Parts: sequence; structure tokens; C-alpha cells
Amino acid sequence: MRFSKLLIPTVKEVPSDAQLPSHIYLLRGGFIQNAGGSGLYNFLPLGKRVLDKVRRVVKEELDRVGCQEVSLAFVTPASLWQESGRYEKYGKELLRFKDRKENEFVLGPTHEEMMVNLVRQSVKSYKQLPQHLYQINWKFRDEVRPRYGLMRGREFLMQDGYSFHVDETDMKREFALMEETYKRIFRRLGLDFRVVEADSGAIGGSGSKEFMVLAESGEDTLVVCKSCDYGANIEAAKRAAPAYTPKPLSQEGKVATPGTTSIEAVARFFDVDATQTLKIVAKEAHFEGGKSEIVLFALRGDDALQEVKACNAVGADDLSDASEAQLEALGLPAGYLGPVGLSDEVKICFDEALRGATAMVCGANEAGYHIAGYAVPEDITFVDIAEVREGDRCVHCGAELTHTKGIEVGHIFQLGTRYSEPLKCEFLDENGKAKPMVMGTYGIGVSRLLAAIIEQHHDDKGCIWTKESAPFTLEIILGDAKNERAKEVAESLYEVIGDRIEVLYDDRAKERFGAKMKDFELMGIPFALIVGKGVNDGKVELVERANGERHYLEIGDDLAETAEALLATIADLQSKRG
RNA sequence: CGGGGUGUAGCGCAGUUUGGUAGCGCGCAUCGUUCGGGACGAUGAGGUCGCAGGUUCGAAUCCUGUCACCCCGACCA
Repeated sequence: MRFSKLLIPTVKEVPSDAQLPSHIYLLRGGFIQNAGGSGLYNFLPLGKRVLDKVRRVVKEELDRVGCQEVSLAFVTPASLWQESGRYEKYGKELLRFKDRKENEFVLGPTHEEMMVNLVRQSVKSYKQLPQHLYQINWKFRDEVRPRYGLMRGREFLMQDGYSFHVDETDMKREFALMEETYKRIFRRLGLDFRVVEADSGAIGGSGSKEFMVLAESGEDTLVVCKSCDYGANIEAAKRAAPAYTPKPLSQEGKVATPGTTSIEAVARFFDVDATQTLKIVAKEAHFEGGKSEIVLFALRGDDALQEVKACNAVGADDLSDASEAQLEALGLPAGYLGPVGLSDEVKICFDEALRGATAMVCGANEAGYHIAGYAVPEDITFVDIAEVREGDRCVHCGAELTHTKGIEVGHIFQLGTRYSEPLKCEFLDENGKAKPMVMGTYGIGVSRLLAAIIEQHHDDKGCIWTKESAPFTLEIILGDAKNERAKEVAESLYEVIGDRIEVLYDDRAKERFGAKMKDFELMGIPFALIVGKGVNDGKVELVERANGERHYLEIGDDLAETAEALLATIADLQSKRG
């Protein structure tokens, strides 16, 4: 395509509110444009091309393993969401509205309900299973805080797939297949990523895995093992039981400890390590239906509460800090909370790390007092609610765990019958017995991938698109439009290879060489062919965007031959770089 | 929702303290000179100063309200 005919509004300056390289370069390179509202973007011709490239990779890999593309209604009747119980639960992110007849609708943020509805109407027999249907469509989530351009928009392109099975075993087979398929997709896009264990969140279900593109700017914290391939979102990370070696206490029983309301102060007072203390984190847990209660979480003194884990442990939707007044109402003195002498009304959860701990120091539930020599009871239930720290040990191999940042670009879930049961999505088995289908669900943030690719592939000059994501493979740069010979060569080469590979021909007469090079670097097209001064010596120059390397090609008498040599060189370099 | 910040030309900003003709850079248009790393000169187009109300002879500037956007914390592809 000719640059002179395309709308590619590259700019030197960007709004100062753009922070991340991906946001800055997507705006500057003329890929996207803010649509006038927070988290809403228009895709300009160049951005749309990249989006389509990425989308195609996703579609090809899914189709290859037998998934079927469909397109569901974007506007979803609220009644479906009421049936699944998510209408109440999903909260304000769900955009709700009414039509002219006062019927209620939602703008689909995800489509479990709609897809289940589709399948329950048309699939009745085990003979029709399994089925895997997906779509690549725009989603709207009224995010609390959209940010970072395409990274977290309110409107975003998502691939969402749903599989339906006769039993758990078959669903798990599909789950494993999708894990492999997603890996292929992200590999093809040239991403450095990690598959990690994850929390299932609002979607529900049991096992889930996230695909994380490793990047400093990532919004998620990952726990990864330095030795084996274990990785998990910090919200779901496990660790081996930390070592516990208490030292003898100089005092036992109830001890007056005025002014020691922090773990640090308590440890100093008793001259023990923080590991030998027990701390209580008090939270107000909010449950479905608006109920809430105060819950105490008992952790080892050196650990921190992981709120997502804690939520799951008590089955709450959300946790907030408990106020001192709320604690007092239950007779609990802030700063001296402990696991002893609690009334039956107060719920308490013990973290795994406390299992078998003895000779601990904990609050006495009396202001100004601690208990020394507390032994954690053995007949209680322990739950995993502590945040895994760097330096903790891997549950699989015992090696050291470390933290890293990641961008979530994919998430796969083993749903089970979370939706098929309430929505009565059933089939008849061999015995004519009705059973709920067992489901899996799989999602990729397609528009977010553009941002993730740039986060991993850019330099101080602009984008560096990977082979399969690039809007064009080659840009032909006509150095000086007044140079007749150069123009002739550029035009001819463009004509010859224009339908063999994707070429952007920068034929602009009003821009000079420097500006064209800057635009090339900003747009991040993998190769540029400079047709300029060199033609006088019978040469053109092929530049690689990623490393700046230049390769000189002779212009033969037959430009068709030159074109072939050019294509061969590009193919060669592409295979060399992977 | 809590805390912080910003709204002035398509983009980036100054002007607001101390009320008095709305400015600069980029970009855009025309002409000329340039032409291998974001050229130069000349001329020109483009703004109800986020919105509403108030104070005043007079408001971008002061007051009140309101909206939007951005950044830091609780959610998600």
C-alpha cells in the first residue's frame, strides 16, 4: 500500500498522560486514537492491521484443533444473567441498560451465559459432545480504573472459548489441549511468557491457569521457581511449609507488654524472631447478598495476608479492613488480638504455616498483654492464606521462589458445572439419563496483546513488531521523490513484490529521508528497503528494524531478479531471527 | 470509592499569583529555497479558555457548583 494514500498520523509528541512504551508508541505511531472517553480507543488503519494479524494467529491455531468460531449477540438479555446468579454478583463493571420497552439488558463482559444458552438449545445428546465454540468479539467492562492504553481498556477485543463435555475427564483433556494451543499462539506472536496457576475470580470453577507475558510494566505479581517450571499468580501461589525453629522463651503465660502493638515490637520484647510470633489480621468479610462479618486471620508474624486466598478461604466476595470500633464491639482490643479466649461468634482462620507451631508469642485479647508459649492446636483446619514471599521454598522442588511481573494475556478455566447446572444445560447419556454438561472456558485478550507485544518489543525509537504481528513485512522507502531513477526502481519493486509480501511503500513526496526513517522506526515494520542515493551506484539497502543491520543488494538489469533476491534475503533473515 | 493532579487551537504547553487586545512550539495550507536521519524563509487558516452559575464597568484569571480526564491504592483478558 502507498503511504501517501493511507491515514497514518504519526506524531512527535504525545499526551503527557501516556506512561508505558506500548501506550506511547501506539499513539505516536498512528495505530490507535483515544475515542474521547477513558479506556475507549479507535483503531486507525495501521492499528487495525495489527489487530487483524494477531486475531488471525489466534483463529488459525484454534481452528487447527477443532474449535468452531461463532459470533454471539453483543447485547445480552439480563434474564440470562439472573438465571446464572451473576446479575447481582458481577457488580458495577457490568453495564446494564434498558431498551425502549423497558426490557433489561447487559453489555456482555464475558459470555458464559449466552454460550450455554446457545448450546442447551441445540445439543441434547452425548453423541453431539464434545463441542468447543469460540468467538473473537468486543467486550465491554465498565472498569473501575481503565489505564495504560490498550492494556486495560473498558472496551477490548477478546477471544472467548467455551467447551462442553460429557464428563470431567474429557473436559480436562480439552483443557490440556487448550493450554498447548495457547502456548503455540503466544509463541507464534514472539512473546516471552509463562503459564502460571491462578485464582478463578468472578468466572468461577476450579483449576485455572493464566498466561503471563513477562514485563516490568505487568500489573500482576508472579511467583516463579528458580529451578523448576513452577509458576503461579501471587493470588494462588503455594509454597513449601516454611522452617520453624523456635528458641526457648524466658517467660511463659500471660505477660504484660504495654505499648507493643506491632509484631516488630513484640519480637523485640520477647527477644525472638518474628517467625515465632503469631499475628492476627482482622478483616470484614462481605458475602453475596450484602451480609458481612468480622473474620480473624491468624498468620505467622513474618507473613502477610493474601487477600484473594483469604476471600476464597471464607467464601467471601470481598474483604475490607475491620475498624477498631467493629473490633471493640466484639470485645477485641486492636493491637493485642490473639487466637485465645475468643467467643464462638468470632470466626478465625489459621494459616498453614502455623501447623504444629509451639512456643509462640501471640496477643492475649486483652490490651497490654501477650501470651508466651502458645501452642497452635492440632485438631483445627488450616488454610493457605499467606502471601508467598521471595525466598520461600518451592512446593515441588524445594528451590528458592522469586517474584516477577507479568501481563495477563490469557486465562483458561476448568469450569465444571458452575453454569450448566443453574442454566440447565443438560444432555442425555447412553442410559437416557439427563446430566449437566461439564464445561471449560478459555480467554485471550486480543487487543491487550498488541500492548503486550510492544512492552516486550520496543526500543527508544518506537515499536518493533514481531514477524506475525507486524502490520507490514517490508517498507520501501523512497529517499528522494525527485530522484527519477530511485523513483523508477522503487515503483517497479513495489509493483513486483507488492502482492507477494505485505509492503508499505513510502512514496510521500513532501517528506524527506530523515522523516521517513523516523516514521519507519516508530511504526516498527520489520524491514525497510531504502531506495535512494545508492541507486546511482546500482545499490539498494535493506535495513532490519530490530537490530539496525544493513544489507546491500545489487540492482540488476532485470528488476524482477532484484525483487527475487530481495524476497530471498528477507525470508533468510526472518528464519534466522526466528 | 479514598488520596493527589490536570482541563486554554488537531497535539504539546505558557498565561491564572496581582482581572483589562488569548500567546508559543509542533502540525496544517500556499509560495520559494532545500533533499540520506524529524530542513529553512515568507504568508496564512485555526480557540464559546471543560461546562453552568455568580462577583465586576470588564473574568482564561476571583467565588460556587458540576463534568471529564490522568496518577497512586481495592478488580480483570
